[in-house]
Parts: sequence; structure tokens; C-alpha cells
Amino acid sequence: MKKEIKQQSILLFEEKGFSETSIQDIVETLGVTKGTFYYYFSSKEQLLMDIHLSYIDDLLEHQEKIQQTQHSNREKLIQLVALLITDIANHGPSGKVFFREMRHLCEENAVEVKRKREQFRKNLESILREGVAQHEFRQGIEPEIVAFAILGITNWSYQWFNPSGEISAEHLADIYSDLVLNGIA
Amino acid sequence: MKKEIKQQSILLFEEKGFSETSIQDIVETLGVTKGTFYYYFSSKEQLLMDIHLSYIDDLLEHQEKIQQTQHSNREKLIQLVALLITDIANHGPSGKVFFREMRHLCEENAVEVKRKREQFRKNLESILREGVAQHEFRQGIEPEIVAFAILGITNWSYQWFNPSGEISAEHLADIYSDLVLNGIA
Amino acid sequence: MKKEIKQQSILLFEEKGFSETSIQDIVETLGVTKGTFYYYFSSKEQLLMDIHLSYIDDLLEHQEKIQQTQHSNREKLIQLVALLITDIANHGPSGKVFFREMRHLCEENAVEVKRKREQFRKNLESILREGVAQHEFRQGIEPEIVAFAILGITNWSYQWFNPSGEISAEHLADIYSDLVLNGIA
Amino acid sequence: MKKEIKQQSILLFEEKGFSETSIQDIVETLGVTKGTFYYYFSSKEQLLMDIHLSYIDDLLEHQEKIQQTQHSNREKLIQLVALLITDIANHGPSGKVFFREMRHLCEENAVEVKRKREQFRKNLESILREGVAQHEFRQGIEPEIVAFAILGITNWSYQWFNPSGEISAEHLADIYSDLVLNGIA
DNA sequence: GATGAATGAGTCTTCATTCAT
DNA sequence: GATGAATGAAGACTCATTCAT
Repeated sequence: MKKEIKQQSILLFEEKGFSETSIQDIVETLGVTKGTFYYYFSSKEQLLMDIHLSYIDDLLEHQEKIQQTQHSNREKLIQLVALLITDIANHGPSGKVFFREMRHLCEENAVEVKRKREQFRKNLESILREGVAQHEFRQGIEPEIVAFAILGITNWSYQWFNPSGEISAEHLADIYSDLVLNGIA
Repeated sequence: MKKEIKQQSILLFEEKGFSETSIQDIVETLGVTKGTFYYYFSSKEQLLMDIHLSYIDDLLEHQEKIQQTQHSNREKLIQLVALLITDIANHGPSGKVFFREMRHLCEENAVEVKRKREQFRKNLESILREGVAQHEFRQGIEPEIVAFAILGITNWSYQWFNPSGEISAEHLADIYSDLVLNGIA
Repeated sequence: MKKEIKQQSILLFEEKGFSETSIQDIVETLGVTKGTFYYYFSSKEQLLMDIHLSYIDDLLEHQEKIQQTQHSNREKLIQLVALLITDIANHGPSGKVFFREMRHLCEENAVEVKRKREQFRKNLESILREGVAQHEFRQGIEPEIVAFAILGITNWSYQWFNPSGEISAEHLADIYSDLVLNGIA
Repeated sequence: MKKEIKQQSILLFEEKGFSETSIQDIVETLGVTKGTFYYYFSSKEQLLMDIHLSYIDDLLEHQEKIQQTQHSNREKLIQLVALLITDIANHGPSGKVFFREMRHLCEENAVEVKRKREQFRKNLESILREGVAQHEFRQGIEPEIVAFAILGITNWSYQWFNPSGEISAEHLADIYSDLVLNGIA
């Protein structure tokens, strides 16, 4: 039941937004009552936090795996872009919720999520930095700002990219890797 | 008064979000009463629409000016990126509200705003297309997807870029133009 | 309207208790809606605080008047007992609410009310102390404890005394004055 | 277990009040679940009734013992005051709950408890009446009202008396017996 | 003896909106 | 132009209680 509530919530939060989705909305689609919701979650915010943690933890884990391989930084970057893009296909709604609704976390929780989010960015940054050191990427690029650019490109795709449309996630990932690698070559 | 209400609303919407800002909040900071609000705006949503239109219309207008010059597409692209980035410095809050709160527009208004927003994107796309035709940019790039990438890079900067920080808006615009032009060269 | 809400609330709080009286209950008997309640009071607790302050402030004011006269301490004590007893006849429900529901005030408000309540007790105590010094009352009595005894006698009457029953408030006040004065003579 | 639930409930009811204490609160402090509670008590109200009966039955029993001795009425009164005061030291929380939360009993149970409570008062009254008849106390006092005064003095001490403070329960009982006996001498 | 899942009615509170003045 | 009083619908959350296991 807990899992179902979470699943359903993600869909609704994505569709209507966190504030616009009432507990009533959530439980109604599951055919249970509000009491049931509060049996599993102590508050609406706690549910949101739960969703956030699942998402970012999963992403960090995948990132770590990529980081630990012996591949070149160029290859790692390709894989990371692919991870971010294909993630949409797999957990699309989760991602939208993640990027859009963090504001509704309480101070304490927001801090925790932000730390992890920045961890991800820092990891990406260090691939760029390493790549520059290894002369895989152009000298003089600014790793921090380029990292933001890459995240902008991939995260923005949550706003428009439809994985079941004409372009596949893999193809999009290729295009974006290409664009980025050219940009920093 | 109407202008003041709008100005104040933008700040509050940016800080707390549309749903989390009550009419009460808005009028309180201005020292007037709710009645005053409803004298100038017929609803909260209408106010949001007003904000959206000002923002996108202004952006489209600037874009048009750039488009009508005799510059190369390369140069136009540079100017467009600069427009998007420096806009943050000038109308930061407006932009955040624009990207975040569109969901709260009613169907009818949302359609109108979306049309204009897509207009902007299409214009950017045509610069790219023209540039390819003129052999200013690499053959084979996908204008539509690259346009999304550019918008991703610039729009995402709303999330992290602080115009009064170390990096100036102009510098950031340069870095990003550079990155993009290299990416599609 | 604000006054009416307060009046009605006192009656309901006395009859059913603070926690057992819902805002709904209050507004229903007045034929208005919950919104109206919150237009005048920011919370249920604030209403309770309002009631408490009216009660204790009124009592303190009367006490002060008695204290400032040139009467003997014996006479002042008689008047004070009369004040406490007749108060039931006039503001019976208020008093019950006052003694029973203070627990529902928030920390901050509770402190303020307690201070005033103790002020009243201290004033009573000083009449006793003065009376002992002036040899109006027996030497060796403990003013603090006797003060508590007097308040016990009078406050407890809120639990059983019916001013419109056989015994009048004046008569009861006489009996109690007599009892107390004999006790400390 | 049943005893533990009752014990814990008394403490919580005293601290937070009956309505403000949830079954959850009670079972949590005992490390059991709500099911357990309902295995031993059919309802929250039944638990409260249980607490009330234990308290008043115990008090009545003690009173009866005093009544059946051959002591003078004067002496009986002294012992009764001592019983009421020292009871605070021994069952303080129980007493507070008893005086404060009776309102939450259902009609039927309230009647039963009230009867016993009045029984106690009537017994006290008859000591006073007897004492007047035996010329131990002043002629003309009103036994019923004096009984209320005595109960007021002792019951009110629940509100302020701290048995582990400067004054011992025995000392307080002495002071109060003295006060009362003087008052009706 | 005891648990865990679920209920449903109720609570306080918020808020966009209306309208007579 | 602007106010103040009032509405009513909705929202998050609580809690005593039930019951199959």
C-alpha cells in the first residue's frame, strides 16, 4: 500500500503539482481513505521527501557506478548524459516532481536533498576537470559552468521530451553527448 | 496601484510560489485591502496571466529586433543567448515565475502563453536552420533539439545563477555562446 | 459580531468544555459561517485568551478599587470575598471557563494570565499580612496559605453554587466572610 | 498490563488532559499497540470511568473508617481534612484527573460517580451536623455550605500544593484544620 | 494476548471571492 | 477608488474504533 500511495502520488504531483494535489485526490484514485494515507506517511511533506530521496539516491548510485569504471572521462560523460536522459523514460514523472517541487520541503529536508543534488553536480564537475587535466577536453573551459550547462540541457528535457515520441531516449542522448563533446572539445 | 500590485506579486510569487502566496499576503505588503486588489484584477489568475504576458511579450519584442538585423546567424545566436542571460539580471523574478507557474493559468490563457513561448522557440530554431543553410553551423545538426538544448542551458541558469555574484551576466553569456557555437560548429 | 462570538463561546465552553466545543458549534448557534469567526479571531486559542484577559482584568480592576479605600483590612477582606462570590452571579460562565480551560492557552499566553492571576492572589495576601500587622487578625497565621484557602472556598463555589437558587450570592458571601474571619480572628 | 495502562493514563491525563491525550499517546509510552488497549478497555471513556471509580471508592472507604471510630466530631473533622490533603501526596495525579475530567464521562457513568461524590460530601456534612448537635461547633453554622467550603479549601490545594515543597502535607493539614475549626468554633 | 491495517467522521484553519457602502 | 464584513468550499491532519489474523 505504501508503495502504491507513493507511485500514485508521483503521477498526480507531476500532473497537477504538489500544492494542487490533495490527500483526498491521492487516496481517491486508490480507493482507500485518508486515514490510510496517514497510517503510512506522517505528512504530505514527508511523502514528498520520500519521493525526493528515492530519486536522488538512485541517481547518485548510478553515477557512482559510472565514476568507478576505468573508462575515459569522455566516455564517462557520454554515459552520464545517457543516464540523465534515459532516466526520463524510466522515471519521468519522478524527475519532474523532483525538479519542480523541492520548494515544498521543509528547511531541514531541503538541506539534505540539496546536499545530495550538489553532490551529483560536483561529481559531474570532477569528470570535466579530470578530462581537462587529461587533455580529453579543451583547456580553459570552466568546469563548474559547463556542468550547469549540461544539467540545464538534460533537465530541461523533462519539460518537453516525450520518450515515446519520434525520437528515442538513446538518440536524444547521442545528440546531446555530441553537442556537449563538440562544445568542450 | 495596479503596477505596484503586479510588482509586489512577482516578488512574492518568486519567493513563495503562486499557490503559497495569498491575496492577503500581497495586499498586506502594500498596506491596502483585498477589495483594492479586486478593483484592479478580476482574479488571482488574471494577475498571473498579466505577469506572463508582460514577460513573454517583452522577450519576443527583443527577439524580433535581433532577428531583423542584417547580422550573421552566428551573431544573432550570440545576441539571443545574451538576451536570455542578461534578462535574468534585469527581470530575474519575472522569469522564475514565468517558468514555474504557468501551470496555474486556465486552459485558455495557458494556450495563448504557450503559443507565444513556442513562437520564441521557433524563432530560435529558424536562426539555427538558416545558419546551417548558410554553412555557418555544422550540417546535420537537428535545429529543433539544439534549440531545446540552448533554452535548457539558459533557462536552467535561473536556478543557480546569481547576477551579483562573481561571474557577471555578460561573462556567462560569453561562455555559453562559446560553448554552443563550438558545439554546433 | 465579535462580541457576540465571544459571548456565545463562553456559554458553550462552560457547557461542553473548550476542546469539546468546535468552531462549527460556535458559529452555528450564531447563524454565521466559520469564515466569519476567523475574520474576528485568528485562532480558537486567541479567542480563549481574549476571554481570559477580560475576566482577570476585570477582577483585578475591582480588587484595586477595594484596596485603595480607607477601610480596615477586615472590611476589605469582606468586600473581596463578596466580589468573588457575586462575580459568579454576574459572570458565572466566564469564571468557570477561566478556572477550567487555562491549560489550553499556549505557553506565552499562559504565562501572562498566570502572572495576573498571581497578582490577584498576592494582593489578597497583602491584605491578610496588613491585617495581622494591625492586629485585626490573629498573629501567627500564614498569609500565603490562608489566601489559598480563601480562593479555594470561593473558586470552588463555581462548581456547585447556583445564584438563582435558595441562597443568594450576598448571603453566601456573608457566610463565607464570617467563616473566614472567625477562622483567622 | 491493564494496571500499567491505567497508571500511565492517569499521568498523561493529568499532564495534558483527557481530550488532549490520545490512545496512541498512552500505548506509545508503554511500547504496545492500540489493539492492546482495546483488549483491556472497551473504550477511552471506560478507562476514565475506571480511574474515577478507583479514586472515589478508595476515598469513601477511608472516610467510612474515620466515621466508624468513637472519636469526637472535632477529631473526625481533623482526620478528614488530613485524609484529603495527604491524598494529594499519595495519589496527586488521580485527584486532579478526578476533579477535572468528570465531564467526559457519559451520562450514565457520570451519575454513578456523582452519587458517590455527593455521598462523600453528605458524610462530611453529617459530621458537621453532629458536631453542632453535640455543641462541639458553633450553633447556627450551615453544615451544607461549610462542607462546600472545606472541600473548596482542600480540593483547591490540588491546584497549587506541591507535597515535596517547603510545607509538608501534614503541616498543611494542620493549618487547614486549625483554620476551619476556628471558623466554626 | 496482541498486532497491524484500515476507517470515517470530525477538527482547525485558509483563502479566493463577493458586495454593500 | 477603496474598504470591511462575510461566505463557502476545500485542505491537512487527528483519532477513537474495528477486525481479521
